[in-house]
Amino acid sequence: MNNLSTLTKKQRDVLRFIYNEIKSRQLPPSLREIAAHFGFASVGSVQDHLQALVQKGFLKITENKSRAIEIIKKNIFSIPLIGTVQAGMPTLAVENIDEYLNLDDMIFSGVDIFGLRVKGDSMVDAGIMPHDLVVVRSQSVAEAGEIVVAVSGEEATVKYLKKIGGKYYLVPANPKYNPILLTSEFSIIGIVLTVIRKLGK
Amino acid sequence: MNNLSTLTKKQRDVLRFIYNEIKSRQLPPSLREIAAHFGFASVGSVQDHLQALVQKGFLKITENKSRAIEIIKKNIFSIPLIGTVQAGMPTLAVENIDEYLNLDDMIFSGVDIFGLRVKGDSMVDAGIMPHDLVVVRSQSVAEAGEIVVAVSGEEATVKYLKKIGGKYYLVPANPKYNPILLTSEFSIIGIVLTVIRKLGK
DNA sequence: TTGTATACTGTACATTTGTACGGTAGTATA
DNA sequence: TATACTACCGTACAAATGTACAGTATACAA
Repeated sequence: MNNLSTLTKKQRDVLRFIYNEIKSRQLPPSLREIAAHFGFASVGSVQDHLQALVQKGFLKITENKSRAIEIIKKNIFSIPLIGTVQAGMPTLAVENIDEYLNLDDMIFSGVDIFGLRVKGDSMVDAGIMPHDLVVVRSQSVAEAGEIVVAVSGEEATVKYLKKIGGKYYLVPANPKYNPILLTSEFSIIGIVLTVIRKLGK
Repeated sequence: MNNLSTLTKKQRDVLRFIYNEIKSRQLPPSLREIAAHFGFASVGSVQDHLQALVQKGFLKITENKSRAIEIIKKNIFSIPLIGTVQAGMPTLAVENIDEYLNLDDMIFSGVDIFGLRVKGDSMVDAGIMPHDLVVVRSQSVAEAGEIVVAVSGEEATVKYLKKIGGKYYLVPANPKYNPILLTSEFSIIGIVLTVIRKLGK
């Protein structure tokens, strides 16, 4: 699967510029606008970069149409939405993606973001209900107090990370369940940034 | 404040087409593409419509730039975000808007959508926490079981609508609070479609 | 060494596109 | 009746834009 690392720095800059223009002005740039932004004296330079970006699968350009530069989001921009929290993380990234959730900000920040469908009621007291969608930022460390996604084997769960008596625990926000001591068999894969729930028709 | 009713049907159609093109293809249409879509034999027809849409405040067009048609969203597309639920609805729509929340879908459906910042803990058991953002569809009727926004005087609250013994009640999802009989002093102004909570930095 | 990718300059040309006119017709409003 | 707005057609032109081709230079891998 494509990712930004196959691009040179310059190509990434050009892609970022195109992306920003589309986002902020709702209007893809013309070749000469791109050239002007980077200080190129020639449109040929832009042509080269665009050709590379097309070839590497990041752009689609329609012939003979002004500004018809399309960013192929699947390869870079989208947040893979995993079916349920149960899905084991190691396999998630590649196969279990069944939907795409677009969060257009924080894209070129370099961080990895993904969505997760919550299963189970272990976090209801924190307002995270079954079937809610949580947006998760991938990171292997977290601070006490944050809501984290932790994986053990094939199982992933959403819990509070808390420090009790010098030790770290995964704490459910539901008195029905007990805190779990954070051992080496768990790995924290990210923290919850946003909770989204759809109710209406 | 502008709204779609100041437009003729044709102008609305043109605006909708432009909007859809931008949304679906990320590329505003050229004049001739618009003409082709509507079967106009002349670009002059398109010029007339665009001129009207600009004059009425729905579009902004940059001169001498291809496809530089910008939709002025404030006037049509955005969801006004009200500061807190406490704000009385009658005044909300005009003055108390302090932010705009973009939900790009369901725009031309004609329904009115707005965002509301939740204050208070009366719905925590339904996973709606203080400071959550709820997206509300304006409607004056609702069905039992739905989460509604009800206004009484200057006060607005989010509650379950339930039918108990033939009568309707506004029911908090928190045992700390009691159900409220739905009398004529309340009016239901909408139902909650989505709950959004931002956690991460 | 040869080939290939990157990263540019420069020029010429065809197409796309926006713009500026002028004209016709229907309808609603003053 | 006059005026204005809507809703089209048609034409001509200049500017914006995409495209094609040729060239230079560097770095890196086969």
